[in-house]
Amino acid sequence: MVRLPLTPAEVERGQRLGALLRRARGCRSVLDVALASHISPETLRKIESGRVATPAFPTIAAIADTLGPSLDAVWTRINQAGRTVEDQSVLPVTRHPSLVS
Amino acid sequence: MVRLPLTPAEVERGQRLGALLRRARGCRSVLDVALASHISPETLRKIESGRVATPAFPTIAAIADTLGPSLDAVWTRINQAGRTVEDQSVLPVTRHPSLVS
DNA sequence: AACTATCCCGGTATAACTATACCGGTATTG
DNA sequence: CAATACCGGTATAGTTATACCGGGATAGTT
Repeated sequence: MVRLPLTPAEVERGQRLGALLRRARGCRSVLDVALASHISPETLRKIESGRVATPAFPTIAAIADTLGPSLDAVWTRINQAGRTVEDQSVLPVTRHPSLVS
Repeated sequence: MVRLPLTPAEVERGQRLGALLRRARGCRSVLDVALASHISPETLRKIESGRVATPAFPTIAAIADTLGPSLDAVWTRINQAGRTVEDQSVLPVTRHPSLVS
């Protein structure tokens, strides 16, 4: 047997990852964060929109380096299926009022 | 253009990642750690041998959860190109230090 | 020694998936 | 209107995750 297709749980976790990173980006532009993370803006947008469920470890690590949150915090939060990402603050201090709807 | 081939630097970082995880596994068997991490032993062996340079984020996170070291420690250490992995202690574990909020 | 049972490793194969690029569309702002 | 930013779809080469095979090394048994 070859690689198994992504399970619905993995897809949903990918969507939580995307939403978390989108929130952590705040008011910065996709292009800015992508260039700082040495990845393409297309890749960042795909991850944020949840269309890439299981991105590469270096890719997520580079984005986390740019945006601030620790990798362990990211991993822990995207595995909390019950809670939504909205009521979880990744950055302890820096909040982005433009996103607080 | 499409996806770029892995650079030599990425390949070497993948080899450091594999060596680090192999050391963290210690005397435990590949099968034991793979089952505990919910991945196939083939995948774990490939990552440890450095033949998979950029594994998926959930894969590495699951292995780190099983073996102990924090993801941030892993990411930091495999980016220190100068030092070998041998003289770096991965354990003891600091469990999610940013989650104390 | 020979046999057995685990490990671990390298090679091969393949479907699933990622990372990247381009295009068109929408919304906002100057 | 023009410029900027974001988003969804499409396309594709590169890469991963998985499985199978065979071999070497090690340790325990008869």
